[in-house]
Amino acid sequence: MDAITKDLTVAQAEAVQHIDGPLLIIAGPGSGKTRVVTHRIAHMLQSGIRPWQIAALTFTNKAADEMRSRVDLLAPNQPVWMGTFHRFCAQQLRRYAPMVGLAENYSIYDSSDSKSAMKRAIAAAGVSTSHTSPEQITSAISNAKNRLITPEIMAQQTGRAGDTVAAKVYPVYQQQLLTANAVDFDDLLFHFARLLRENPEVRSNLDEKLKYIMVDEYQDTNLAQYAIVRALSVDHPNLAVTGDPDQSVYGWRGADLNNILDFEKDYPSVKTVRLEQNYRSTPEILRVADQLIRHNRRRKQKKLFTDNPTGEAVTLRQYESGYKEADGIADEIDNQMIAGNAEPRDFAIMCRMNALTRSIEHALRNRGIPYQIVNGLEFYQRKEIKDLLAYLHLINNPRHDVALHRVINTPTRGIGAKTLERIQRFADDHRIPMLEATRRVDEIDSLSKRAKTLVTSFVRLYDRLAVKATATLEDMLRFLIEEIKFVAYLERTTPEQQDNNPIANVDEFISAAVEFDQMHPEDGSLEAFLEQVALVSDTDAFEDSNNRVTLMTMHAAKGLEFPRVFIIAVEDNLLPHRRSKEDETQLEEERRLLFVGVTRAEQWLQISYAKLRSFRGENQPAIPSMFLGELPRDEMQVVEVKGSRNFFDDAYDDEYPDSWDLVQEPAAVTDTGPAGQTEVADGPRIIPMTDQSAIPDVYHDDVPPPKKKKPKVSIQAELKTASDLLQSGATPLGAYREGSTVRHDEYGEGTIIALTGKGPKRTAKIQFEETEETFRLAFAKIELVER
DNA sequence: GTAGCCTGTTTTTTT
DNA sequence: AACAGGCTAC
Repeated sequence: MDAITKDLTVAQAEAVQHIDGPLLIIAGPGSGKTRVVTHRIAHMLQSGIRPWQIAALTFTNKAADEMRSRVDLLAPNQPVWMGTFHRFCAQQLRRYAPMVGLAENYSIYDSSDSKSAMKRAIAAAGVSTSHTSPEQITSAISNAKNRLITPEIMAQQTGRAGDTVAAKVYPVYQQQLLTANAVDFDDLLFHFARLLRENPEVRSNLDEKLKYIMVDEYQDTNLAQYAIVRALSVDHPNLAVTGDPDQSVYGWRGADLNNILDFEKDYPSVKTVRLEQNYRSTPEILRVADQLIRHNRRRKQKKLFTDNPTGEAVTLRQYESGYKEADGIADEIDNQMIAGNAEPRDFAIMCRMNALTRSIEHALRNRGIPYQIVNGLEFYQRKEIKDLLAYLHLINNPRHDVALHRVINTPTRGIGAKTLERIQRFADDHRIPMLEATRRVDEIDSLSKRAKTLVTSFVRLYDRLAVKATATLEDMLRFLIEEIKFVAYLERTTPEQQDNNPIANVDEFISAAVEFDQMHPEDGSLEAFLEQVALVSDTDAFEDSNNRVTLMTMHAAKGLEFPRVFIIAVEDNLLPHRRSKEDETQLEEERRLLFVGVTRAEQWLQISYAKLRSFRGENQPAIPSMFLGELPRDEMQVVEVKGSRNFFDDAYDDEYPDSWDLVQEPAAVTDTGPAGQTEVADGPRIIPMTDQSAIPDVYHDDVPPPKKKKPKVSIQAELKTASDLLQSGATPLGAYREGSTVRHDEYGEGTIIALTGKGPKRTAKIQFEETEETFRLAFAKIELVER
């Protein structure tokens, strides 16, 4: 036992000490997987393996950064390659670009670049999109690439009608990418996998160089990634993969669970280590996770257990509406912080889709609770930033057609759609990039004299900019902004809204460039900068150094952990998502997604759903998710809004009716009982939670529901908003004055020494005997002591 | 050719 | 609600 293995469990040490030969680590949530991986790298280095012989592949930059910093603690400054699959491929492709038909300075299209390229490819291919959509075509082509299917093969395959159209667009799109010297995200994997397959000497060289390959989240690999990893582990099959089939949530991106399930078949000599003990969560949380995931059929049974001390019961809470949910959660966070044992960074709020963070965001902002959204509006997706990036892209790669399209008339310089169309035609006819076509503008007869002049002056501008290609990013950017009068352009085109400030964003962008310059002082770093920007996601922007509440999707939350977690909007059509309900496989993936969410929590967890949810602008009745019926409700704290039905009563038999109209009029149910109730065909027997002995509370949907009563809420169900408290609170806030004496259950008597803020934000600084504390009056558990 | 208005649509998840 | 694409008035 040495320093590196001494704090490990037997199973963990077993994995860490395995160096040569294939290794499969099946690691449940919170089982110390990252610890094992990082310790293993340190152990390998200690055993004399050279750092450059090791490559560790992850799916996100954040995971790679985390790994890097933890390895650094054990073995500082070792040049072990750690990074994402996409970055790995991008770097390798730089070296071998010509072998796949690219130049070394190729560009990486982000999704919006691909989208516009795809639109043009669809137009150029001349296919009818009446029975399909650009999205479907994009997705079909993406799937093909993930499965290593070339345009030629796809054309031979007989598939669905939509795929036939996609098969026609695919070669055109691919040709356009090559002309533009560009790749999309899928191409990074696709090109590299083909490169390895078609060039045995390249493959064996890399296999020889990278003797030890590690793959994190192996359950999320698709066929292209699988092919890459396998190709690099032929002569030196020292492939170590970690993963958890129960956490596979990227099937929609082509991830193939068989890669991990069949790993033992691929490598019969594999050593398999199972890490099942959970060190993260309370038994209560783990139990919820376990009960839930048991409902998946296609799964290897696995026991999840922990020795962690007992904690609080997991809460399952119903809200009247999405807004109430947001308010309730914000209040709960406030309360838990005031109670003194939590701070903003302890909380995460997770949801199925980004759009759901909006109301939460609002509620948190109202209360002045600091928060960060992982994957909100992506910085590099903002218009003004994309504009500048497009110029940089075009400077780096003059063949970047998408960039040229964006840039040629931004700021507006009189080159309109017609002109552009004619240039495009010329470019297509001659199979040359757009910029090349603009240089030969004199040959384009259809253009007016005026148009030719304008285009020529754009070309001159471009040439002035291109001179700066080797300058520092900062110089280049400042020169560019000045040259195109970008600030003036933004000023005259930005409406009077305060919300987004494009000029500030431009400044922030310059700062990012300056920072990059400092980190890459040597060569012209433009290409590296653009690659970096293309391959970072905002998931990576998550900073745990900030003391903020984190809002994120469950996808983005994978690999993270938080002391206190809220999972919101666990409702039918949201989770499971509408589009995932058709087949069992997708449904199980949705269940795994919730499983991932649940297992992020360390000490405290609330799962919630609402009766009403606003979606695309309007309020719609929401139906609780079927997954909620799969949780161990009798071990949880279940809080429902009074007057609502109890979905999880014994009568609830796993299958919910197709038309669950019942819930759509929640106000219909009163606590007076059976008024207006009739039977609903096929509906489950519904019993209000407040009175389980009542006559089944069902009614016919064409009987007008009883007039809405002010919904009464059981005491524990009541989630007071600040204004509720202000209106109904025992002590009016105005009664608190500086100098007032108050009593607090925990701190005893104290004196108010300062008062600030208004309404719900009214805050008092109170000097107690022992300490000085600051409370929001609306929430604080204090009472005024009359003197 | 451009700006601004209007209308119809909406992949959820991410490298 | 947010946005892209189309249309109209300048």
